[in-house]
Amino acid sequence: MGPVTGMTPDKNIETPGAEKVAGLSPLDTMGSLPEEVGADRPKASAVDCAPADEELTNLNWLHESTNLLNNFSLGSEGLAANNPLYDIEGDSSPIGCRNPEKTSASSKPPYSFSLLIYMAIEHSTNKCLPVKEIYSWILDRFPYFATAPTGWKNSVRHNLSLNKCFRKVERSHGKVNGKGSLWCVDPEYKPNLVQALKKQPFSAALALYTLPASPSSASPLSLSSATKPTRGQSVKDSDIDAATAMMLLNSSIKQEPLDYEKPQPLKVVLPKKRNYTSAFKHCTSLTLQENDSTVINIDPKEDHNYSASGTDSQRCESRSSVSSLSSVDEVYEFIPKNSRAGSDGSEGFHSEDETDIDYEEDALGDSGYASQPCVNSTGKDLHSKKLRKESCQDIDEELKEAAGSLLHLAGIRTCLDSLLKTAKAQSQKHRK
DNA sequence: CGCATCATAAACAGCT
DNA sequence: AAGCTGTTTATGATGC
Repeated sequence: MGPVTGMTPDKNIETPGAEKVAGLSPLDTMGSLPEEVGADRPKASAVDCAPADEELTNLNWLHESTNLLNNFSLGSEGLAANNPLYDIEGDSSPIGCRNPEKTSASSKPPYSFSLLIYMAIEHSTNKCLPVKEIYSWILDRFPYFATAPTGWKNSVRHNLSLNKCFRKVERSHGKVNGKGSLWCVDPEYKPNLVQALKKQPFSAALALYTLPASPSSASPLSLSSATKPTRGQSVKDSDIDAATAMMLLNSSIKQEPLDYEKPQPLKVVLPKKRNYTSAFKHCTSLTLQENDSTVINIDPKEDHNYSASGTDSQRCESRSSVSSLSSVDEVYEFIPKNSRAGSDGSEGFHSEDETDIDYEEDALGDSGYASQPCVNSTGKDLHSKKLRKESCQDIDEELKEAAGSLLHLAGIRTCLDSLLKTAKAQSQKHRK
């Protein structure tokens, strides 16, 4: 994302005044849009950051402070001063998630349009958004665009259109909510975006951080599992991994769906895109977990592309070995299904036909924490019990590491004792 | 210097 | 007709 952070500072200076009509047009011309957006996000109350500080020393905060975190990431109603989300731009982060560049609300966000779009889409209930909502989300999160030249919308559309990471889906019930299609993140390319996101400052992850509505989905169990790529692989991929995991876990959490976000069959518009994003051009074709089992062929010829991450090798790596956190889907692999039940996200792309067998036999599940409790407790021999015990010990260690990473990222001193208590309690629970 | 990535601008067609 | 959406092309900036 090199060019992103340092892009055209001079143009920022040239940014027209706030009175520029064109820059305000998005909000002005979107009719009921702001209200719709508001429905998507709980009204941001003035987030009291102090409690967050205290709570952050305890992992329980991660899944008990629902309201806090909902406000933490979902607020948008011009509460830049109080909403930590806006601290992405500012310097008053309560938990140390400062943007090193200290960009202000009037300066350009250090994220590429691809990431902005990705964040917007991932933040949506259905993981699909019309362009207008993408505009709106970006505007809410980055007030810079409210006064920026209108060209940014063109750039957004340009990105959507040319970036393979994004795919257009038709609205199933006609175009009830206006013209245009819905845009989703192609799960095939999600790892790219995640990779790119991981390269962003920690605040990038926090920008999406919302707390799962269901505590279980954010329990240390799932957290630990989510941060655990595979058996034998260290959790220490990076601290960012943990943060990304949380972000991704979170991104699957649903709020009150908008009309267009309500669960509905989504038709993937194929084919699409041509250039930009030669992601995985060295990789073989991969099958999407789509209802229609659409197969996406990555044309090796499609090189000159936009992409959200680094080199092709990185992309391939992200696809093959960054399985730890490369997508919400993958994180979901570690979450008990009943925890997923409440989530309605990604209908467009994620198979709803996943069987329990698939889930339990999943290679990742084999090493995943969540799958452990699913093992029939008829443990036939001591060996299996021993293995399970070792597994629990591993889990404890993973919990410590994952939580430590998270807290480290947050710039908060870990409270390992508390963590251990929580972790062990969880472990005991699952042992039972 | 070449390449890749990304931003930006613009033209255009189709649709509402 | 106007505005929005989506596609496409072109160009320049930046980083490696």
